[in-house]
Amino acid sequence: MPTHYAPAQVEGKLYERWVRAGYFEADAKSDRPAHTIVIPPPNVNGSLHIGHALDMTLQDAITRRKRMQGFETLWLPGMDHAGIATQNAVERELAKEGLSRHDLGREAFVQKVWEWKAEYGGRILNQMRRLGASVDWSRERFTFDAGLSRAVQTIFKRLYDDGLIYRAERIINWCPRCMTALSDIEVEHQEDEGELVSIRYGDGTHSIVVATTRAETMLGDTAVAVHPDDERYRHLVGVEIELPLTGRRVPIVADRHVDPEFGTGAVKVTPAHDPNDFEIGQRHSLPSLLIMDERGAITVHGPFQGLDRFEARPAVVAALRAEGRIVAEKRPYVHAVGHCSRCDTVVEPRLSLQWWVKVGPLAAEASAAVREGRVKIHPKELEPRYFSWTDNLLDWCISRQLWWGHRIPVWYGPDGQTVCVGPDEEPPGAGWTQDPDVLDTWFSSGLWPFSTLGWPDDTEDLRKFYPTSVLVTGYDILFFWVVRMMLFGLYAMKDRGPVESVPFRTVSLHGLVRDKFGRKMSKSRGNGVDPLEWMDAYGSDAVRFTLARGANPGADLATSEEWAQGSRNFCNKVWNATRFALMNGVTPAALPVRERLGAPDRWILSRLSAVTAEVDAYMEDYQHAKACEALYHFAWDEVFDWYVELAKAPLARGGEEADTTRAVLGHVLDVTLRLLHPYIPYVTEELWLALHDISPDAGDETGALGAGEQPRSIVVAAWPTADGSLRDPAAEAEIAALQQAVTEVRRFRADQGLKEGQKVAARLSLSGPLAAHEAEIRKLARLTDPEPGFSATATLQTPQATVQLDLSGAIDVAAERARLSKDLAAAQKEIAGAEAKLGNPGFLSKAPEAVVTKIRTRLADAQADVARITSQLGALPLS
RNA sequence: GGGCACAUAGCUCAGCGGUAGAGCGCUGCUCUUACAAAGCAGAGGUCGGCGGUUCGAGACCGUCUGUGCCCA
Repeated sequence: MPTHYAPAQVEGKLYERWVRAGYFEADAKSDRPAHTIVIPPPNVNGSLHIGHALDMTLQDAITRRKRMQGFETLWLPGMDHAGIATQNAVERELAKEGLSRHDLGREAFVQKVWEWKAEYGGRILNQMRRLGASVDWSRERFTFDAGLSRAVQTIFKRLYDDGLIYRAERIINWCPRCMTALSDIEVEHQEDEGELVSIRYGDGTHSIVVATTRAETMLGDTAVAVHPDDERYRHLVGVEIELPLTGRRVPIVADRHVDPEFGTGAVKVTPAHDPNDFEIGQRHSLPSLLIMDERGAITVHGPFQGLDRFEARPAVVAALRAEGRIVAEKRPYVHAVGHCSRCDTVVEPRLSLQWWVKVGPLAAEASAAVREGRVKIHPKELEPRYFSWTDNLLDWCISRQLWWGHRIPVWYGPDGQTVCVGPDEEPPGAGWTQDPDVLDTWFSSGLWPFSTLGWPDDTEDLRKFYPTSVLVTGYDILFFWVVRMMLFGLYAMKDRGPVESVPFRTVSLHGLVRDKFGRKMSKSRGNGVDPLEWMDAYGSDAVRFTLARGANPGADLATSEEWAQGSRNFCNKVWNATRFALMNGVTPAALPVRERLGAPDRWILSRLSAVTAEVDAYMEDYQHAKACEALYHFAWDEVFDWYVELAKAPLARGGEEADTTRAVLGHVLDVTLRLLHPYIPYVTEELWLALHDISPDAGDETGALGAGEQPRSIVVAAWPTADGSLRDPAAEAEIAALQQAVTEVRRFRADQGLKEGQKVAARLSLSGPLAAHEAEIRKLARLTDPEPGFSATATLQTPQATVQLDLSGAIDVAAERARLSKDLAAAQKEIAGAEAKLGNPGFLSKAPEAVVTKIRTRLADAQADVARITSQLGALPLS
C-alpha cells in the first residue's frame, strides 16, 4: 500500500464495480420498506457546479445510509429540458451558420435540438458519476421523454377540465430577446440606474404633471390617474387633457390605488404595458394600446416608429423637451428593474393572450399539507418562507412562445371552437389548428416526483416508491420548484388521500455554497469554484466531505480550497490508519469477551458506541455538518491519535494480547469506515475491501443479498447500530486520566524546550486505576525509569498522577512558574465563581439539585487544584 | 416601502438557560518504524451596543446599530 491515498487510481474502478453489481438499482417487487429520493433535475445543457455537488452529496449520503440500513432505496436521476435555455443554446449554434430557427421551421428545429441534446446534453450526468452518486441509472428520466410528456398532457387535460387552466389576456413579463412570456419567478429584479422624468400633460386650460422612468410608454397612455381624495386634483377628475406628441386626449380618472405621496400624486396610465396600469384600466374601462412589437420596437406611426424602446426613450424625452413639456429630470435614478433570468434582457410588461393555472385552490392544499404536518419542512425555521409563497401565489402563466417544449394540447376549430385533447385522444381533423405555444419547463418538472415513476399509469414503481421520502434542495428553490411539485402532487394523487398524496414527506433544505469570505460566487467576481477541478486535485471524497461538513440545515456554507485540502488530509489519515492496521495483521473479527479487554479497548468501544448513536441521530435529522464533525473528531482524535498509539505496545508484544488488540482495532475500523461511507464512499470502500481481504477486481460482487450472504462491498454492508452494552464510563474516566497525565508531561517538556526524542528519567506515583497504566504513560510521554542517582528536579501533578522528573540540571523556572501561575489564576477564578453561586440563597433554593451538586464538585476540584498548584509553586527553586 | 434572517477567536462557523467550542490560519518544537497531506504543545474571545426577565443570560424579551436575503 502506498503511503498516500491516490483517489484517481480507485474512484473510476470502484464506481464501475458498483454499477456492474447493480447495487444502485431499486427493485419495486422488494418487500423491504422503500426509501425514495428524486433528484432535482438539472438542466440538460448544464454542467456540474459546486451547488449541484453539495445537493448531490447530501442526497447520496442519505441514500447510502438508507441502503445500508436495508431499505429498498431508489435515488432517481434525470434532467429537465430547460425550454428557454436549451432553445437559446441551439439558436446560438444556428446563428454561427447565419441561420435562425425560422429558417429551419418548427419541426426541423425541434429535431435539431434533439440532436444537440444527444451530442452535448447530459454532461452533468457523467460528472455525477465522478462524484460517486449512487443513483439508479436504469430509471434515468428526462422531462421531455415520451412517458413524461404523456404525464404533462394528462395533467393539463385534467386541470383544464376542472377549470384550473384557462386562457386570458393579461399583462405578462415579456422577454424581447427570448421572444416569449415569462412567469413572475423567471424575472429577476435588479437595482438599475435609470431616469425619472416629470412631464406636463395638458394645455393652457388644464394641465397635470406625471413622473415616469419609461418615458416612451407615454405613447400608449390612455389616462392619467389621481387619488379620489387628493384635493389638488379633485377639480380635474373627469376632464380630458391633451397627451403630448400624439394628438390624442386622455381622461383624468380617480383611483384609490394611486399613492398621493409619490411624486406629484398623478400617474400616467399605460394599460397595455404596466400591470398596475392594466388594473386601473380595467376599473375605468380604458382602452389598451400596444405600442411595441415583440422585439420591443415602437409600432406607433410617427417619428418613433421602428425605434427600439431604449432608443425611443431619449428620443421621446427630447421631443417633449422641445415642446417645453419636461418639468424635471432626475438622473441617475436608481430603481428596481425586471430582467429575464435566462438572458438578462430588461423585461417588458406587455398585454398578451396566454394560458394560466388558477393557483388558488391548489395552493391552499399545498399550504394545508405543511400546516397539518403531512409534509415537514426542514429546518422548521424556513416554514414561514414556504407559507409566504403558498399563501400569496398569483396565477401562473404557463405558456411560452417557444418551440422546444411540451406543446399545449389545445386545438382551435374553424368556427372558433376550442378543444383540449387528452393523452389517448385523437386531435381533431382538417381545419383545426393546434395552439402554437409550449408549456413552461416548470410545468413538467412540477410532476417529477410521480411522472418519473410512470404516472399516469398505475405502475409498480409508483405504488412502491411514491410518496418520495425526502426532497433535498437549496432554500432558493423552495418557492418555485418545491411549491410547484406540491401543487401538482397533491392534485394528481388526491385519490390516495391526504397523507399518501404528498410528493415527499420531508423537504430538507440546504444553503448556498459561498466563497471563503462568505460572499456569493459570481462570474463577475471570479470567485466561483469548479468542483471538477477540486476532484482532480483532491479526490471526490474530499469535495464531498468539505461540502457535507459545512452543510448546516438551511444555512449557507463558506468554502475554500484550504478546506478541500483539509478534507483530503482527513481521507489520507483514514487511509494511513487503516494501512497501519493492515501492516499489523488486523482483520475484522468477533470481539473478544469483555474480561480479555484492556482499559483502552473498553474505552474506544465505549466511545464507538456513543459516536455511532450520535452520528445515526444526526443523519436521521439531516444534520450533516454535525454528523461529519462527530466522525472527524472521533476518527482522528480518538481512534487514530490515541487508540492507535496505545495499541502499538500490545501489538509489539504479541501473543493473546495482540490478538485482542487486533480484533478491537479491526472492529473499530470496520464500524468507523461504515459510518463514514455515506460521506466518503470511495476511500472507505477501498479500505473496507482491503480490511476484509476482498479483491475489487474479482468480479464476484453480488447485487441484492440473500439471507446469510456476506456483502462483497461496503455499499451493501450493514449500517452500524450502537451497542449500548459497550458503554463504559469507568473506562472513559480511566483513559481521560491517562490522557491528562500524558498531556501534562508533554506540556512540561514543550515549555522546557526539551527535544521530542530526548528521554527523561522519571518516578511516577499513580493513584486509582491509573496505577495500571504506568507503562503506557512512560511510552507516550517518553519517560525512562529512574536510574541510580536519580534526583527529582521538577514535580508535576494531575489529580491522579504525580511525576517527578530528573532533568539533570537546572530547569527553566521562570517558564514553569509562569505556567503554574496561569493555571492557579484559572483555578482561583473557578473557585470565586462557584463560591459566588453557592453563597447565593436564591441559587441554592431555586436551581435544580443536579446543578447545585455539579457546582459543589467543581468547587472541590478547583480547591484541590489550587492546593496542588500552590505546593508545586512552593517547591520551585527561587531562581 | 413590507417581511425574514443573522451579528460568538484573525477568517468561516457550531453552541441557544447552568465551567466559551471546532476547522483553517497563527506561535514554538519534532522526519518518534501508518501518515510532514503528519505528530506534540501553545497563544488567541468583556459572545455588536444599551435596557429588561431570571438564583443564573452568547443563549430568553425589548430596543438601537450594522449586514444579508426575499418580496413590492
